[in-house]
Amino acid sequence: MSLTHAPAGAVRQGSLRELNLALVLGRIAAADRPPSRADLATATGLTRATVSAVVEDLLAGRLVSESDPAPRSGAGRPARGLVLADQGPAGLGLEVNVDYLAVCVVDLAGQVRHRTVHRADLRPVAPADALARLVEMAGAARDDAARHGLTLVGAALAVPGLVDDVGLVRLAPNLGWRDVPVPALLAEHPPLIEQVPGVPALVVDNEANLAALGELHSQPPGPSSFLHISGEVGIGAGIVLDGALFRGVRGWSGEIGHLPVHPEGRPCRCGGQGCLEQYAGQEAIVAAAGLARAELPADTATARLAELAEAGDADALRALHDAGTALGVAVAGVVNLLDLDTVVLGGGYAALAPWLCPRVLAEIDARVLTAAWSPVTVRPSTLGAEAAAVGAAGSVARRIVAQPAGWLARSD
Amino acid sequence: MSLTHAPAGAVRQGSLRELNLALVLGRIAAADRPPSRADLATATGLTRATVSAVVEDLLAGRLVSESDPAPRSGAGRPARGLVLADQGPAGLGLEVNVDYLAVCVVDLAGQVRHRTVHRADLRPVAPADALARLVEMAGAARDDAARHGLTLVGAALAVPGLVDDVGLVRLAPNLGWRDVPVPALLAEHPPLIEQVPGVPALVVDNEANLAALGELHSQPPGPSSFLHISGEVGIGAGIVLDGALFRGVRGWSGEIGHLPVHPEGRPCRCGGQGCLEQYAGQEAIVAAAGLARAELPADTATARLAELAEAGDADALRALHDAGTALGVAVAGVVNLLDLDTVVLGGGYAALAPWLCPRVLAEIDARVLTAAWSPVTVRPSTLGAEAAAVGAAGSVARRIVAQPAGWLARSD
DNA sequence: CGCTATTTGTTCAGCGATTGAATTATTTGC
DNA sequence: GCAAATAATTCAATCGCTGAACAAATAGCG
Repeated sequence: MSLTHAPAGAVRQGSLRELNLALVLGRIAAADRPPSRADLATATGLTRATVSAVVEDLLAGRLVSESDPAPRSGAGRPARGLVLADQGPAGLGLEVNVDYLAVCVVDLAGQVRHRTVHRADLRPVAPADALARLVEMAGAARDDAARHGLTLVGAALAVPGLVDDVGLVRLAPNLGWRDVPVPALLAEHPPLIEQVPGVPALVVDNEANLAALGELHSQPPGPSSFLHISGEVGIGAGIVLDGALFRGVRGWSGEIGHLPVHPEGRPCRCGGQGCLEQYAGQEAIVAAAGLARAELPADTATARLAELAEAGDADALRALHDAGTALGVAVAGVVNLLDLDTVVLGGGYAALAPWLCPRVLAEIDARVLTAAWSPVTVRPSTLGAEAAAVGAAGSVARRIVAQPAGWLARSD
Repeated sequence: MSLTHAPAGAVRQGSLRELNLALVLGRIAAADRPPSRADLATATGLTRATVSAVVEDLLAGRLVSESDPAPRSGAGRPARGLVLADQGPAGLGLEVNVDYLAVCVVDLAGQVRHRTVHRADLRPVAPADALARLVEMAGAARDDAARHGLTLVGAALAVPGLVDDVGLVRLAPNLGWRDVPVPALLAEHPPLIEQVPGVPALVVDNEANLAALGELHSQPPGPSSFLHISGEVGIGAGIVLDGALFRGVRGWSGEIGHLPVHPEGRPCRCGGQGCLEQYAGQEAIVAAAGLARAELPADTATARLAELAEAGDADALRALHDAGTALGVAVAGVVNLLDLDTVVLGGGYAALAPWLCPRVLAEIDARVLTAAWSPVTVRPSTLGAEAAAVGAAGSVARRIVAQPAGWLARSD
């Protein structure tokens, strides 16, 4: 599911237009102020004649619209600014997590146009029932989106587990799912989206991966390569390299929670020993801080920890210190291996970042050979708790921007 | 320095031909037997007319030649097979390592057409002098190549250290180099290569990276994503993802030697503690096996170890067992993180693979969550000791195959 | 030996997309 | 009110792919 638009096969006459449509639309999306056709011509290297023709196609397909004349200095005919349309195709994002369901709609510009969160403990709920509730929420989202002139062209579902390349959820340990055929279960409900060539109707992916994508496309634009760590009960990482999510050979990359930080340490449920999850996972931190797991609903554990740390509770501070150190050891290894310069702490870690970041940075400084030449940034995620749902919806919307030809062929 | 050929900027009329030249030439290079024009048409999806036109360009530019009619069954006009030319452009590979200098020439088909190795301890030699010797060897290689009808169109130099994006060797600890401006030093010698648009005259890169590229393009073709580990005094890794080398944000990826395997263990010269290098580096293994470093030239240490292990020496076997375990812990972490299914042991590890591989595999099986569904392969490198030089030369030759337009524009 | 079926490769008119120059449109500054 | 400047469009020319027809070369078969 890469978002790069390299022509894999033959380059025919028509591919030329497809590529230039994507090129121009991508520029409009990336610009920080509405560009004119002339701006686009100089930015892309195409001639103004070609840009005009391409833009005409985009306008006809309602992917972009002309904004009011941008304030400009100097003489000459005023430019007409081009912006991504606030009506037209949009992406549907879905998320099933341990303690909530989330649905959102993101438009071409990356704006969240609809968001619904339903808090509940999903562990006792059968997968089919959880998905049925999600579909119900999505139906309401679709209707709301339609009222704003938005058409859903694809959906992406985030789950906290390992997902097959056909959407089979192999294992979501903290949710209690195993071998759940999500596409088949969703196919039993009436379709919510309008099929568009080149856009898959449904993508199922790991929650950490999609949260990383959300971070990638958040405003203001950050770096194009980074490590995004989702610290929930398990610890997952999304690896973004050169603006594209790296999924690994089978799509199971990012299992940072099982990086060994004490090879002869505590046994882990993965079968190994001393995995990071045993020292920096949510349950490990809560236990180390002396909080009884039973008295805390899953979704308030990190909030409670943050409260205690804020108040100066010694146990909580020590627990966070130790967790941050373990996390730092693992992250330092990753940075050494991949040479990334940005690490984003997301999920449950975002709220704990004030106490974790310094420890992570300290371990990086001590262990990363190249940190002396160029420093590594460690910061909390900018998106909220439902980052994965936003990232999921955004990944669909992004696909339209990256491959507008499919939508244009459809809406003619 | 990616080898993918995505049109980054504007797609003009001519880009179309450039892309199809690359597409067809790439097919010819990847085919296991000389394909006909008709084969290429069906394989690429282009029409036979287009393929004929493209092939005509390639023939005129001497990038491919027609082979004797390929043996074929059935009726019909016999096909004319197309093969990569054994004359024409070629890549120059250079390597400076701790105990040898190497030079080689690789043609379009990936064949090593020339190879020279000069064994010497390079640590006491000044960088400028080492490079001067290398240039001398390269001159002879150029002359030899010219006698075979080969033209050197670019050079790549492998060094065991961190390299800047402009070719400055920031730090090569085991060689004793620091801030060596390689391109400037080489520019003082008469040029050996013929400039071709789109092909950099000189690329300086990490030895582990280039060795991984050599492995990627070795025959028979292996997987397109793998981890290649060069176990010398330091331990470097080349990460190949989807057929492209991953270099990281600044080109310093692959420092697997400083992955922490015992976070509170032995201090490392990188400033950290318990780095892999301290447990599985060449010096660590030699010391653990009870061999005095002084009595062994650097280049015979692994050979001696292999001898001892072969003979059943208990100390050597234990040292290799422990090193393999440490390596396995680190590799398991990488596999968890990146979801790779192949690990190649290269450099000094290649000779020790019979003893290391089982331990590495055991740790992977114990620690990698997904190993149960699809196994991970651990095998020694197929290339010899000078893999980096071959990979370097091959990377230049590959660039011509990936972007033939530059060469064609030149040789008209 | 000659005919047909079959496959390969080339030729050529047609067409889509980009190009570059000329033209039109619209505003600022004098 | 006019010249300069910038934006956008129009249009003939050109480049490269397409599809179909055609030429080339061989095996099989009677």
